[in-house]
Amino acid sequence: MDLLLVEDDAMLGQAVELGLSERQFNVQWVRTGAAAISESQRVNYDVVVLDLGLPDLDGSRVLSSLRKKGQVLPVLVLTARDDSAETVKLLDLGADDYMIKPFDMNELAARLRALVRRQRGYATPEFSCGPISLDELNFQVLVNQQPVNLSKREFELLRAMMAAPERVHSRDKLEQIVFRNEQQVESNALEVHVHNLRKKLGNKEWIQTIRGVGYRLACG
Amino acid sequence: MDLLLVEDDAMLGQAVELGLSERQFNVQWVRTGAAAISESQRVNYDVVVLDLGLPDLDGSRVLSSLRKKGQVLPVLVLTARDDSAETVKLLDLGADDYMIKPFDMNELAARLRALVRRQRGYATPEFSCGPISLDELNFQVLVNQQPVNLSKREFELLRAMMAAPERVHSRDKLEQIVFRNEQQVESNALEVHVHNLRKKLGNKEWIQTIRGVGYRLACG
DNA sequence: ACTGCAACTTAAGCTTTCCTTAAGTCTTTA
DNA sequence: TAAAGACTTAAGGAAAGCTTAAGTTGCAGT
Repeated sequence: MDLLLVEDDAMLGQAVELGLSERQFNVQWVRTGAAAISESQRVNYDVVVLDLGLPDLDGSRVLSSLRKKGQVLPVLVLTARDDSAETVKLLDLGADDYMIKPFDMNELAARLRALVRRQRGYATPEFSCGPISLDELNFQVLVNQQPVNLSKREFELLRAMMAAPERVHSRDKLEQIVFRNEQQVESNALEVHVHNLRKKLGNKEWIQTIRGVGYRLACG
Repeated sequence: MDLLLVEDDAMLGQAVELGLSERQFNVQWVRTGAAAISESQRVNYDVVVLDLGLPDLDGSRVLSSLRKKGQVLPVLVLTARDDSAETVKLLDLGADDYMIKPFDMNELAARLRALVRRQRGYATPEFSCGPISLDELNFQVLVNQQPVNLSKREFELLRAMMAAPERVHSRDKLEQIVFRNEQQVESNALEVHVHNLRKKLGNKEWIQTIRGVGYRLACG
């Protein structure tokens, strides 16, 4: 799987390159937006990881250049916690996914594989965890083959956790994901969504609470 | 592994430099906050050890300067026993770990390695000691492959001891770690936590009491 | 634009878990 | 064997999370 990594920070770049190589991605790493654009014209990549805050070009310029070729190349954006305005702009511009730094390498790899599979039009469920499977493309969740109707927030919550099951997802991170740029929520909205999600999934054990920290998805 | 040590005290600096060098870290030692900032821009370090109480800049200034580049460089703060307010501030600002002076060099090295591994997104860093393994990132403890549910205090206690097994941890130090900045405890809370921890681990021998001094973790 | 429905947020009260304290017991050491 | 230190247990209270319900928002269909 050919991947183009656009990252100016040496340390992070190295970490991502190594981490993804170990996970069977064929990584090409460039440091600048300009290089990304020319590189993407030279080779047909399966997917792009684009860090915001490049020195030469801003992310949206890079993204629209990538898109200009008429390509439907999936792009995942790496973003700092407080870059939400820029992130939203990029998603509007057609980025396919994003992750907030610092992130978990397994989760990044899972999401990238999902993007590529989606791109190739496979119908297979993209994430699964025990009896739960989540089809990102069709916005559908099955539990034991039975469809379950989730709202948007519930879906995003589950999706975030299914990208890395068995791991703890901090309240903080989940709030970032679920509420994106919307005004900071200082209430228990997250808890309410978790509650509703548990109810709809039909098994309260699957989403474990790590007191003072966050939640973990643990199924079978 | 490239490490930036920010320490103004000559004696302590020398000790840390030597201790970490012996343990395969490549140490660069600077004495001032200003030097730390410029040095971190010159070279890409894997991790930073930052002492509070620098003569020129306060720790939080240094830390936010380090972070400003959007770097996710892990930072461990060295702190005096009575600096808890400042310590909390730094952790809020994004420091990744801290240790109270005086500290044990093996433990410092263990924590630094864990930070770097975590940063690189490898399999989550684990401390292990005999049949006990502790996954710091996922707040999970296994004893003989079986998960054990610990409260936050119990977890911190075990974590502190597992960073340096077979070594005596003074009551004093453990209290600092477990109770952080919270109002000084003048009772036997530590003993109660140790007791509960022993019970949950299922083997009372693993945490040995060193009468008049503290505790030692000794497993297999 | 209006209406109705679904989803979302907020707030309040409830439940659970956890922490500290304190008192009594046991163990070690001088 | 007395004194000091450590252990055990239980109770009260605090913190975190859960649940429910009401009010608001936003969207779809008319």
